[in-house]
Amino acid sequence: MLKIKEKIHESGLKATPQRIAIYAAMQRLGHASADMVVEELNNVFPSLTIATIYNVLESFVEKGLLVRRYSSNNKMYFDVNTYDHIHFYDVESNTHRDYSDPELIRLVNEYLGSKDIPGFKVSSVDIQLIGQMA
Amino acid sequence: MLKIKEKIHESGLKATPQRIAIYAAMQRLGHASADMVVEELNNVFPSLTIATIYNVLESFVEKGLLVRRYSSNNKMYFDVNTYDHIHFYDVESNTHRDYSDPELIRLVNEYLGSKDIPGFKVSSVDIQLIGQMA
DNA sequence: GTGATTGCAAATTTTTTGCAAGATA
DNA sequence: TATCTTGCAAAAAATTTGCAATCAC
Repeated sequence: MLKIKEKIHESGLKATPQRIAIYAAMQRLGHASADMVVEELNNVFPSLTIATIYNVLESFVEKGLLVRRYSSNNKMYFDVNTYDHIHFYDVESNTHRDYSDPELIRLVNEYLGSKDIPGFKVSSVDIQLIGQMA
Repeated sequence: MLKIKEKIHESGLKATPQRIAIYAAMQRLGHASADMVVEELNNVFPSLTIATIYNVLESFVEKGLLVRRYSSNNKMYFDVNTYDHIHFYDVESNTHRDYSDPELIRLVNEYLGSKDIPGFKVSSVDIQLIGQMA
């Protein structure tokens, strides 16, 4: 758990027990919404309320410890993996799954690098494979 | 407006004035959330309530007249263009913009076609360029 | 000690639901 | 006419906010 404490500290946030627990939960869950984190932690850390979870997740995003994910339902999802990767998005269950394919990312970035997209300042490319768990 | 009426009818839904107005609003807006449709129509069609808008948008998605879009805030967005295309997503304003690039789509589909993704049944590929309006 | 953070409660925003009245095919 | 659809109101779901008490550095 030392690593988490350091990670949070390095980001400029105070390493409170709540933040450490939330980050650890995100590591276990990978991709999660606020209520999934509550559920994951309410046995271990029952004092943690949904409001705090939202505040902590938001501050983690601001500091780059998490990234937001894109969904088609009305919920916000967060991803503990901040490196460049592809997602599989199950529209039935609204779940996200990592799909590591550096070659595809390289392919797309190479293609886009050669293009000039007028009016846009592209900061990242998000590729989601939409479908269902087979 | 004849075309819209036909389109709705062909999908198996009754072509009510409300549905025609909502579809027309979506055509003007391109990508929109329910409240954007309300705002677009509340001068022309003030009796339309948000509940009806949600019901209509949802039934349009079921019938394939609209597709859902992916966002990182807590709102549902809809897209009137159901053909395969790429999006630019502005994370500041949560707005979507079409970016037509058939070559990139072909490139990605070709690459994925050659891959076997175990455990997934991929129905579509969603590519979003994340960034800000320049 | 001091400023940042948490927890609580309440408010806001977004989406869904139940049902009676009305409209479409 | 029979069924589908709308509009209203209320409920549910998801997120945000204000503030006093508490904690990390």
